[in-house]
Amino acid sequence: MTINAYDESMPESRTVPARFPVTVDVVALTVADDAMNVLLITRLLEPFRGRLALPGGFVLPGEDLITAAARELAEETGVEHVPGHLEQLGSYGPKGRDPRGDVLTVAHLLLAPNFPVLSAGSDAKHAAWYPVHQVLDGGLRLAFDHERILADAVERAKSKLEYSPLGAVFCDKEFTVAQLRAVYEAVWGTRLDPRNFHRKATGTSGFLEDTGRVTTGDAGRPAALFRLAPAARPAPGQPTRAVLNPPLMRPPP
Amino acid sequence: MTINAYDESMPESRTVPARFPVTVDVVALTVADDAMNVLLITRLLEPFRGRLALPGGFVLPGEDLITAAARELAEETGVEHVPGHLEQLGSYGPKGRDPRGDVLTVAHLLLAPNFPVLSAGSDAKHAAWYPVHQVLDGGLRLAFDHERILADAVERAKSKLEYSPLGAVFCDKEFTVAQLRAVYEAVWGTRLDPRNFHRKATGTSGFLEDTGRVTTGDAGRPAALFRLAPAARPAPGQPTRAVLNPPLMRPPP
DNA sequence: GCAAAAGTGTTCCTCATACACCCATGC
DNA sequence: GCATGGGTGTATGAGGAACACTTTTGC
Repeated sequence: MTINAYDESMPESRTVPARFPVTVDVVALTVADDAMNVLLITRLLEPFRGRLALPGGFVLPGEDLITAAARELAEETGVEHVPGHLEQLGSYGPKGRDPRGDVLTVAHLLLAPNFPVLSAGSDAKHAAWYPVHQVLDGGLRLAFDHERILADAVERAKSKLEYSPLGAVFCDKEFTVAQLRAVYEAVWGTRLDPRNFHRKATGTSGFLEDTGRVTTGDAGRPAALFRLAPAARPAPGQPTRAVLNPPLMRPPP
Repeated sequence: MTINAYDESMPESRTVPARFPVTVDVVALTVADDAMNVLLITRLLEPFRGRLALPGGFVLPGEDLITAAARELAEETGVEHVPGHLEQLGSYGPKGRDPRGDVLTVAHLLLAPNFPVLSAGSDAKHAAWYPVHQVLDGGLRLAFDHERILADAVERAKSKLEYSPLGAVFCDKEFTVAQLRAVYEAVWGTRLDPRNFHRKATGTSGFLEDTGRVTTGDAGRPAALFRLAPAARPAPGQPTRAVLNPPLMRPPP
């Protein structure tokens, strides 16, 4: 553990600066059953014992925030590598969000395809996917201020789809235009014209890359399979470039 | 000071969680002399003694982040109230950004009209405005990772102008369309057609409100004075609504 | 053949761009 | 008058919205 020298030399103040426990929380979003889902764990200890909460935990000394978020996600879901796009969402606190005292949390946003989580029972915490609307509209209450963090995360996800290629990170490695459209419809809660969406998605240079393969076995004409173009692939934890120019507009409610 | 109970009861871990000093930094941006300027202080103590740095300081127990940012801004510049729009930018660290140890900082972004800062000499720190390009393009080096934070803040400011009414917070209470346009030109580093900008700005409902008064004394025809419409006025610290729909597009470089 | 989904073409309309032109002041 | 900046009108073109139509599969 790194020893800080603040207790001896204080440049900004004459008193010793306060120290706070710092946690990272991860809002993992995916699209399943035509709806946005969020990964939640069941708390087994106080406070908020029995309540659902976002996965997360304390930052360790000598650790970066994004690293801590990836580590906590791995520990609580069993995934070995970050399965999608992980970025920082924002910080909350430290005042008044934990009954035990001042705790600062740095929330992160993970956009990923529907990945299987650790089976319940193999660990102290049950992790599972829940439809987002059950939390934000239904009466499902979360621990701490996690409902507010989730609401902010959902709003961020919605706006990200407009100007960044991140809609594709909800899909598998290879996907059809219809599957990609289903993601946008689920996240925005609207219907999009299949024909216009197809033209916009395939016509945006640097967004989709044709694999040459097609689907088979489904009803109707086979669909071409695409993957995210290399230029649009998000670097881990780093800012996403806006390749959708002009943006894919979200229709007004 | 609030006493945390983590040392006795540890729900997420068997060891005592690490505690970190947490600072808030403020990237105060304004437009002056047709360029974006940033408020910097001169460090009088180690580390980085003599270097320029963003204003900021330690979060106090029982304090919120946005409150701490406003307090530090007030302490280091002498302004009594927040002179513009203040929002959270993002968190950095805690690893490897302070030679003395792990310090987490939560950076904030202030967009404000050019306000006078505390005169040097009356306080331990000199605060003054510096052109942003002197830091990002010129060789002016900042303390800690403040150059990176400034770069992120500038990028955020640029994109904010596209879809939010925040360009107006760089202006005074009442301003002309030409003054507003000068803000956009300074932030984006481009020239905008005065006629088309005028139509777009005045034609966007819920953005500008005509005061009925006009300028006088300048060369040319008097210009109408506007203020930011109530619907577009940003709530302190809270998300800004996108009233510019479709957005004011930033022309390609 | 028929249903279903993929994909293309076409029309209409909004809006960004470019720029000609007029308006109201200082000098 | 003339220069200067404020503000309006208008033609052009790119692109979004809506939808008719063709293509290719499963049954």
